[in-house]
Amino acid sequence: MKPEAIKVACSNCNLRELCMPVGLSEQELKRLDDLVTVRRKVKRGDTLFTNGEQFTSLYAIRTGFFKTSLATEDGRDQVTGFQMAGEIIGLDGIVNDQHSCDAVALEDAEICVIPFERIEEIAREVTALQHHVHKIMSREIVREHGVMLLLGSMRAEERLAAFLLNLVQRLHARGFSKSELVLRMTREEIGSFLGLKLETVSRTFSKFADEGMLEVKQRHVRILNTEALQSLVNSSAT
Amino acid sequence: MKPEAIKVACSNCNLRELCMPVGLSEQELKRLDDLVTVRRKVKRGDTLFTNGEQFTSLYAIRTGFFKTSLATEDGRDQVTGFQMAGEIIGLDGIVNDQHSCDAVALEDAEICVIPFERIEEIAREVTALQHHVHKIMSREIVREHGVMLLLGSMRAEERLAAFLLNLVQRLHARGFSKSELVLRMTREEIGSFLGLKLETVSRTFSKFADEGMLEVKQRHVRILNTEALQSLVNSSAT
DNA sequence: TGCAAAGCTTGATGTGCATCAAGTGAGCTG
DNA sequence: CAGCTCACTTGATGCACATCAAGCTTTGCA
Repeated sequence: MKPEAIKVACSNCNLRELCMPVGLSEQELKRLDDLVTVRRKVKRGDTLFTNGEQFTSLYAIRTGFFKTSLATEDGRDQVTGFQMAGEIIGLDGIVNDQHSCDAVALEDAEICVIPFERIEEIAREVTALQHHVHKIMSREIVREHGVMLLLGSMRAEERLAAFLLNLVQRLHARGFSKSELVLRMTREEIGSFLGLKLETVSRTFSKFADEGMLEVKQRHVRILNTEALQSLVNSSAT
Repeated sequence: MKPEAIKVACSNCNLRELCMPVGLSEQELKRLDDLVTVRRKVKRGDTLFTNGEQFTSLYAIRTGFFKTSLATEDGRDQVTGFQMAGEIIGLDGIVNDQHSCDAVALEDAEICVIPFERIEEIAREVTALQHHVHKIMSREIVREHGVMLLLGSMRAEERLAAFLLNLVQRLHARGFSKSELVLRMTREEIGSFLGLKLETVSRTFSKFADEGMLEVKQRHVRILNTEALQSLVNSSAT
């Protein structure tokens, strides 16, 4: 692992407003630069951390795409989320000082390693960072509430529609198209996340395409009718 | 609302080790006592907070039992969790300064109001509290991962078994029986939490009773065979 | 470049849970 | 304590999604 030539610094990172607090003073910004010591590259298919591994750091995704998943001894496997640039992963490890899920890169990625001890140290001095950490964790809790709603009360079409809308919305916030996206995960991984089998995911894609709501070519998806997808999500039968 | 006669103080609360950090110095303990200013009673059926309401405080449950649930305009309703004495609720409100779910008392309850600003203030000085807050939030994230696994990959029997085992385990940690419990929620609320209909919950209770694993009399449940329940949870077909 | 493996699609069939429906028991209230 | 309501149980039926299976496409490696 070669040392990075470019200086690792949050203050001039173009993703800063996604993963770090905004509106800091010059001085506070400098403190923030002490947070990240190392950048790491993770190849597609490699794990960033695994269940049971000692927790030391949170990770900010600079480039690439991850999934987090929970595997049980008896062979169950649940994808708990997909994460993209600017998002923070590893929060699950704080409670027991060890990670409780696996994080796997779905494409070659680069991440910033943020030692959690350092976060706590600086958060004591920079209240904006303290707020930020709390908000990030709360956001994750709220996100998971949404997933519980999806898994607990939606039908297959509604789940896939909600999933796609969530993805494009996040991609759009990163400057990508509102209507076109490339899926980084397999049908099986989508299915695992949505509580469906891969065949059902595939069929539902085909159905959406037949109805003119999507254009689907393997992992390339173009959304032709956002409103239709949206109204699917918002209109439960029960 | 009559003023409380007894002094509100974490330092001599018998639930402290459940909801507050342990191993504090005398001085730190005193700082903690500034956290809680008010206790509040909540009658059965009343809400502690509701979706959209301004967030100001976290709440520590002293007595009683709550559910948190997410309702959407289109009539979906998902119970996201059940909370008992010693547990903290309201974490969902931090990210947007307003609550994003409803908290309803399922039996008469008493809660400690902990202004979040005060938590942040004291956490900057008392690192044990800072750690504690982070761990509580992380624990909630991990708990929700478990629920996602349940909703995404378990069958009805597995879900109910996991639910019951989780409940008794938490009750046991509070000094109650390992094998006997009184459900504070309806079949419908259990169903909502588990992603099942109330009829399915009822049938599954009956099935467990027929098989000699449980004794069920309305909301009184006695677990006769913990191992059988456990092995149900641990043995997926797929 | 050619072959194997992985990922995806589509069809046929099966099943677990939802839905619809009716009846029972417990708890509350006038 | 009579009568109502709410929670629960149980049965009959239906459907959404899982499962099983076969063939196709893309990717990656020798």
